[in-house]
Amino acid sequence: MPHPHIARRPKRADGQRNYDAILGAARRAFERDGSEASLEDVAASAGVAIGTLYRHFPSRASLVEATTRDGLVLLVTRAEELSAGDDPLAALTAWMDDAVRHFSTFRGLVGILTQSWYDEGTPSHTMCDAMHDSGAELLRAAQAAGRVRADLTPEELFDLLLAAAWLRENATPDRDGSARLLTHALEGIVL
Amino acid sequence: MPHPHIARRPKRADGQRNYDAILGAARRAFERDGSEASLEDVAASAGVAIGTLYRHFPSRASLVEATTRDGLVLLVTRAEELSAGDDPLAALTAWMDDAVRHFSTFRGLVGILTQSWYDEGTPSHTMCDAMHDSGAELLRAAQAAGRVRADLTPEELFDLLLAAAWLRENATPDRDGSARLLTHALEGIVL
DNA sequence: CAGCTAAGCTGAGGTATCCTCAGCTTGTCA
DNA sequence: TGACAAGCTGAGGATACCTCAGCTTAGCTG
Repeated sequence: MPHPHIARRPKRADGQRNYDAILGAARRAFERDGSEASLEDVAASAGVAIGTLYRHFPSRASLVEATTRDGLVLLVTRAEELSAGDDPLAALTAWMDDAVRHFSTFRGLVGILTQSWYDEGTPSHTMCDAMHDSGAELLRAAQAAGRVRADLTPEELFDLLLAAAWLRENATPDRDGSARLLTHALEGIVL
Repeated sequence: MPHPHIARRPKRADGQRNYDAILGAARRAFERDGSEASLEDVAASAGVAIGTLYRHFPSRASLVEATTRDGLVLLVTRAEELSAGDDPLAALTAWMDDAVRHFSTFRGLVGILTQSWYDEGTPSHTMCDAMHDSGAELLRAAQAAGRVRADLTPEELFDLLLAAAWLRENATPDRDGSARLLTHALEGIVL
């Protein structure tokens, strides 16, 4: 199995400069055009030749993932903070909220993260895994406190997370149904 | 406002033949490669020049929508059938199930239908609207029977539908969480 | 059945984006 | 200061998009 490429900060000073410039340009481009933004544009905005972009990020997915890595880390630490509180259900829902927001920072992100999710050996699979564990832990706590039905699996929780993020990503700003979706899943619809 | 193009069956016999051949080829291609399948491939499979494809379907969306129009119509009639039964809640959930299946017949479909949804004046906006009404009617009936919380709006129901379809579309066949998502939204998670 | 005409078809070609790689430039370290 | 590997460049082949000028033909009309 060829080792999956994980973009890491290069050693030489000029390499780092370019790496950062590309990442910045990519963030701006993705936020504007979604994850399908032109990579040649990104390279140009970063003031770098297209080959340099591909040197640092051999695939579109690796670039997308690099732009969101910080956010994933943040979610892990956030989970730790939240689990220190004394209301496990509130902690869980607050975290889900943050996660949904992060997973929908630009169009197309959820789809890519979902792939990383399922496909072992994707650039940010490890990171996703860590985040998965954080969420699962919050869920376990809420279940232990008897606040959440015991038969809910982490997978089901994450499906809910992904679905809500997709909804948010595809909504017009004024018409974001993700919060409602979460509420309904939590409280139920049937009387 | 330029009138939105609605692909309709052309008049001449050769035109109809080609229209149908393209539609068939497109169905096969979309099912295999998702909604981003190469239109040049589609044209080739249909035994037709690329210009002919564009003559009949001026945009990718119009082709995608044409391939699924029948299904949408089916959903409308299905709603009528179901509403004849005597269990409004069962009718609603059965219909949601069908709708989710239809909306996820190939990768990328939900996204396109969601656009048609929001953007007035899209090829199949009218059809979507009809379907929307069918679903809303089923919902109203279930609410009237006191089986569904009265504050649930049709929009929220459709968000749930879209989200579930997206989940199904993006899952590996063995890992389809859409049914669970629906169940959870219906029954709730919190104890 | 011949002739006309508009509906319909064709496919070359301009544009955009992807991604690679051979060769050049430059940071770093001794 | 010299050597060399890390890094950069950008031309170019491949693919797909979409258009449009010119050709073909279905179907009508007398």
